[in-house]
Amino acid sequence: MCQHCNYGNLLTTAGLEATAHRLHVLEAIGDSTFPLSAVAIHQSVAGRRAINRVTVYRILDTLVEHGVVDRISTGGRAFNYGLAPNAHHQPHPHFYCTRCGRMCCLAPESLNVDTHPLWKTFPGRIDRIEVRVDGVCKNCLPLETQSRN
Amino acid sequence: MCQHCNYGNLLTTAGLEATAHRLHVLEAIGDSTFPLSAVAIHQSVAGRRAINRVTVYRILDTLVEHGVVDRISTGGRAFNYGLAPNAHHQPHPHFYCTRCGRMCCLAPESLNVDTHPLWKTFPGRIDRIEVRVDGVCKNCLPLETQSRN
DNA sequence: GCTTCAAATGCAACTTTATTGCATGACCGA
DNA sequence: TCGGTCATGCAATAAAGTTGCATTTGAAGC
Repeated sequence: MCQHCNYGNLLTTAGLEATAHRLHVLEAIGDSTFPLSAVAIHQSVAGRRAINRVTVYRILDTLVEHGVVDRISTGGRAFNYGLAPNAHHQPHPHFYCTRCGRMCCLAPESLNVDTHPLWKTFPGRIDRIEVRVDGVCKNCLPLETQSRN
Repeated sequence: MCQHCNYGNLLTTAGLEATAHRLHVLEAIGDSTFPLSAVAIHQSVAGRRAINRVTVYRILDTLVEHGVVDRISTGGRAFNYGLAPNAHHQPHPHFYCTRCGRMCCLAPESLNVDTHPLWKTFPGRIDRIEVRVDGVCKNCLPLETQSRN
């Protein structure tokens, strides 16, 4: 739950019309402590008010394009979505459990990434850096050990 | 082109039968200086000898499972594949151009990632860390600037 | 050299996730 | 009140990967 972000402001600051659907999508993402899949976002928003899943995809695309939301790769085929770094949120790595498919946020300082050499040497334009840790979460570890025996 | 890797050895060391198709897939990946999509791998191998695209996917799955090849997320929906870190290859970040879709390898030292804090604190199991830089490559930058004007 | 068997491969079909095309609705400004 | 633009709904489509089943291939044993 982010209590610092005013989602309406985030939208208008990004030059976007703050429609009800958009607000609900942003709230679903912002109120979650971990990135969500498009399906989970759709389920969350649809629980409050009917919305077409195509609309969810369109809204997510728009929010990503305008830098309000980050589209995060998982080890699978679906993307997850989280609030993009802003004044209240630092960029941070994510952990993706290859067993249960859940993704969580890692503290920024848990993986120190020094990007200075890259900025000095890279001839193109850098837009964002995604750091993802794949493994097995602590909930799945016991099951993982079990299934190997 | 990696001249240090004996692909047949890589396969047998991983406990896999070194079939002709698997060798060709591994050669396609190992001979490339950048990660390849499944389609590109299929095209490369099919240029030498007919192979079904389902077989390419199956071989890639097997190679990933056995730690011979890395499945790398792109910003898009397709995965790219590169040799997994081994005695001759350090783990390294990748750059993905959001304009042309090409991915290239970055020098390990261009992005220093300090994972010590994570290893100390993370309660689950860490299998791999993927670092991807998204942006616009130097070839696309002029076009990108043009299309904005 | 033949037989057997298990794994690899081919093929058609399917699934998952996301996207597109077109129509309609909603809202705002004149 | 009307017109226009953007947002949204719906059906259909596309891209990428997976599954089920049959066949092929290659190695081992006799």
